[in-house]
Amino acid sequence: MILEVALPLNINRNFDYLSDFEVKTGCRIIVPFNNRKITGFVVAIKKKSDLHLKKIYKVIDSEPIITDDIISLAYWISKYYLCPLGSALNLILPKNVRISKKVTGHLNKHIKTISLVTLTDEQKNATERIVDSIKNRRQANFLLYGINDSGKTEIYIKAIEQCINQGGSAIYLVPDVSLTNQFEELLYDRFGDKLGLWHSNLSQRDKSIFFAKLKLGIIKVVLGTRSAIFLPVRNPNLFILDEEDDEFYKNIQAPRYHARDIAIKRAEIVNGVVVFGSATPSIETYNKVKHKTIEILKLSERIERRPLPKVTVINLKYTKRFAISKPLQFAIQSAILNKKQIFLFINRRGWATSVKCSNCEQVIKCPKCLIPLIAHKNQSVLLCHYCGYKQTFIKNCPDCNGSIIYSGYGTEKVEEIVRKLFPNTKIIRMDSDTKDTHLKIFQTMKSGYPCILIGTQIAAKGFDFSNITLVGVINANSGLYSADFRAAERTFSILTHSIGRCGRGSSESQVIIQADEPEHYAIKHAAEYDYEKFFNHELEFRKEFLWPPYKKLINITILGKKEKDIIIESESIVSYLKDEKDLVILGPVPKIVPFLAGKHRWQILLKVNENDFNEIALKLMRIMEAYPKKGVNMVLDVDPIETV
DNA sequence: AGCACGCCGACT
DNA sequence: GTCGGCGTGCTC
Repeated sequence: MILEVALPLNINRNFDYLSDFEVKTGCRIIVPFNNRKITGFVVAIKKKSDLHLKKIYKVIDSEPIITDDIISLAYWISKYYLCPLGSALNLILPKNVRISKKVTGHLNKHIKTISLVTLTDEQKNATERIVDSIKNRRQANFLLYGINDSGKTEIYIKAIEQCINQGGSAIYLVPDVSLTNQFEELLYDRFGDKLGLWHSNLSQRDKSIFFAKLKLGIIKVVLGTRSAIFLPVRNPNLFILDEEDDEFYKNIQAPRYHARDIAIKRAEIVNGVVVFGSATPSIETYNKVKHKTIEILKLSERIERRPLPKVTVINLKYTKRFAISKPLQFAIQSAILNKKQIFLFINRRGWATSVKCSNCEQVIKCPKCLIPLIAHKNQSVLLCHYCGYKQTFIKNCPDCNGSIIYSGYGTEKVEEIVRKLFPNTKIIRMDSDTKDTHLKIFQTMKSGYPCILIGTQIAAKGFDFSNITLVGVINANSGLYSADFRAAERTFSILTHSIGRCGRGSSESQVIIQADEPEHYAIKHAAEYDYEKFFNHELEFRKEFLWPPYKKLINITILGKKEKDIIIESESIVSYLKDEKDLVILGPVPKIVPFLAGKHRWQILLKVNENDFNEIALKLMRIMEAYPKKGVNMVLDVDPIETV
């Protein structure tokens, strides 16, 4: 028989082979290729082929390891994200995964079949809508739009139960590995051995056991990070993305897929149901709600009708010299007296976020990537947050010998200030520099011991500590100075998450937001708990400046050793594209990190009409074929998450 | 992606 | 003379 085989190579084409053995599509085989042996997937069985073909060496799987829906998904990924089919297939079956012969960890755990939680009317209605679609095998996309603590998880579980009862499988995604650990216990109680855990930190052995269980049909629910969306579960029928607006769902290496869009596509292929959950939906998703391609299910009540914390915004203009304004200081004091916990959110790690010469005003930058360095006092270094470059503290400017000024607040400096203000209180700092102690921090916070937690996004997302009654945001504007068009969306989301850290217990709670510019709509609407108003304002901005969802973005990066070469190359790419009507071309300009790992980096940002996407994509594919060429390479990012 | 083939510089 | 640099092209 003649087999069409997809190979995990950087070639955008399949190859045909002869086989003496019976093989099914979706199986892996080993084939000769250019004097090498490589493993490929059979994607089709053919009647004839023009060329004289080589014979395959070996069949690895007797039964298909990937299903047809995944093969069509791989074709779509390759076409949409402009990457070779081979690399799309690599996503689907990670390299070197062998399927274990033995299955371990079969514990026959007792499963709680009856939920003890009483659902609110809103929860009941949402559950009904989702379960109905699963029952009737009606393709549907839902947004479970609920404030923090509104009981989304219980609805996910009900949907999964329905899916399994019908002989289907569910994939449940969370943004990162630490969250899989948090949900694992909860889901294991309900689904026992039917639950499988999948993320990139699993060992080779864990992965092979996972695949063996999948193949035997033991696993019916997968809890995992973004790559789990591709897993070849049996009869996939339900795809859940919790915190759908989280940027971890976008793969930052090629193929640069977004798990949210993959979920929608895969559900479309298998006629399944998608459930997104968020308290702060992405603009893209909420826009789809407005255009009725996603049905919204609202959960507006908090569990046990806990009151929302009172939010106060303080203008930093009048308290400029203090990281902690007087009202925040008093609030901390009073919370400490009441033996409560306090969370202070600050967006930057390190001590001083600005290192500058007082004389010539130059900012001290990383010699490797030209990004401003951040001072870290604990390690006494100036650190580059992009590439990890380190150098010792300096007192004088390397160029003019003027004295260096260290300013701006990072977590370390806020910690220092708070320690001075509250010398007798337990103070904990949590950011990516304190990674090793996260579990300990978690336990302390869970115990309810009175303390002040100072942290970055890592602390602001996800954790549920009931004794926090005060949240302080050091400067809500800090994220808004970025040139990226998503700055406001990110700020609204992180503020809402920070606010959500308190008021989870029975006591009254409050939030104090300090801001340079308190009238900014992202801050104002976050403080008012008004997503709808924020969305409408943000949509106006996106419309006026032609950002998504009004235009699709494709980011082209041109990189190479000689800056002159990449400028010439960038300009020739622009000249290929400049006659396309309705195409907005921004650049070429140097990227915000203009030099990294020995290479200069420039970018061209395209704003494309939805309807023209296929045509432009085709044109870009043709341009791509010429790369890499003498010292210059070109990288494409469809729907980039960052545009600077 | 890899690997071969091929055409130019600098070296035991 | 040849060893090896990496530009170009091909792989069922």
